[in-house]
Amino acid sequence: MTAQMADKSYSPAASLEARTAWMAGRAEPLRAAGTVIQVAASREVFAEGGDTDVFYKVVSGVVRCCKFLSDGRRQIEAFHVAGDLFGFELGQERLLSAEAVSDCTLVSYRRRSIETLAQKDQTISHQLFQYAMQNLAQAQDHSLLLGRRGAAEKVASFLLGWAKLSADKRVLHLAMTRQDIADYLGLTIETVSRSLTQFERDGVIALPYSRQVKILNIDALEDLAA
Amino acid sequence: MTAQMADKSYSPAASLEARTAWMAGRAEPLRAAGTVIQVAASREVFAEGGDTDVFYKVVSGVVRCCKFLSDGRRQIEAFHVAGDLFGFELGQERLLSAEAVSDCTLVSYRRRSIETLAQKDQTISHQLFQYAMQNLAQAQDHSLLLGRRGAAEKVASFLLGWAKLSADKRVLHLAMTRQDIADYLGLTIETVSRSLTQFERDGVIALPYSRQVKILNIDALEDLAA
DNA sequence: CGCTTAATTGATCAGGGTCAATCGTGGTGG
DNA sequence: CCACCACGATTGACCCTGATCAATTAAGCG
Repeated sequence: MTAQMADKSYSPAASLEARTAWMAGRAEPLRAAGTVIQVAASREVFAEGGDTDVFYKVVSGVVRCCKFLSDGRRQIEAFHVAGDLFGFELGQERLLSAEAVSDCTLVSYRRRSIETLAQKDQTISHQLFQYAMQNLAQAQDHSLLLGRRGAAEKVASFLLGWAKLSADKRVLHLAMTRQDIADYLGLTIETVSRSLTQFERDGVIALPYSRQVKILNIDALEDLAA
Repeated sequence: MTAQMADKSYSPAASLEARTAWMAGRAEPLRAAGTVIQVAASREVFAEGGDTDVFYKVVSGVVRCCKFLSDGRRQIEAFHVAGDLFGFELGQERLLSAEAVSDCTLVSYRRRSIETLAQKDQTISHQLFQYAMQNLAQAQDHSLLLGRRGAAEKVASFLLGWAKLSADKRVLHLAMTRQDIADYLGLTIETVSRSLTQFERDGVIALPYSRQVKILNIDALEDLAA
């Protein structure tokens, strides 16, 4: 099931991370040990219940990690962008599934190998710990969003959060569909759409294309995010 | 602000953890380094924005960790019971606040000391890593609950989750108020109350006292949790 | 150019929130 | 000992946000 369009050994120089030094530096010590793979948009990287023998780092593209209820309802836990680790789990079985939102270049690492390395190299275990704690902090923020914010607040928060991950903080390119956004925010596509058009009517954003958002009034957007 | 009713050096033998071997064993290597404190019900242990120089383990009682929005809306991220670590954070400022739900006995650890110990003792860093990953998994489950489940499903899930933490899986003693449950589930007290009385009418639970829940039909409850 | 999938928009509905009254319980003091 | 009070919980009436259902428009793509 794991979509692998290419599979070759990883040369550090091949990485084209255009992120901040902090971001880019986060997983440095892992670099040498991985294998590059390509995953086409909407292909599955791994599935809930699968084996946890490998984990990944995003080189380029966007990945969504999500959970499903038995009846198909989906909750997207996080979108991962260049520099992010994902898919590391302690148990034997995966608790999340991961899919490529856009065409992605990933590096995969064998968990056993990294854990062996981590025994010796404290920087590696430290990276993984940072990874866990950052994801935890993000998941907790997300809970606040899901549990206590209204629809407009959710959408505004999402735009601001995505802006922080974007190179250009004023013109956002949404890699994901409205359905993805809805499943991330615990809403429906219709409500996401209506919130966006409302923001547009209010002059807070512009929507030249459905996947492009220009932030016209960031203060107003921050107010909307409450 | 940090409520400390007692403060003496910690004797490992004093701990009365009545939990599973796995739970009790989780934080063993930390034992020697802590200081016991007592916190009265509804007192704050630490506040959002505070210093992260100490973290805690619950010896007895229940602690809630939560976040607030500027207008006072609250989201409880987790309830912590005997054996759980809480309050460990990487940054300088706390992202969560913590309060005693019931009278609590806690052990506090200086973060710096533990981090120094962790440099040498791999089991300690391993404990902390486990702590982070478990909390992460729990937070992600919580997101699914908050984002995609209906009111009755939320309440049913909560009861089942609390049952797993309780000694007697059939007769639950709720340490927390309806408001706490509501803020944990992203609901209101009224909706929590209505769901419980509905479960009672349906013969799924009994409510002899408002803080005591007898699970009469656990299969039905599991079905309700979807 | 036509087909398919994504997104928007509108009309209606319902789940859960809000407001308000009542009940229950436990603590306090006359 | 019991009346009173305070606080938590329950219950009811009503409302509103966001979901659902449905139709239309827009955007990719072979």
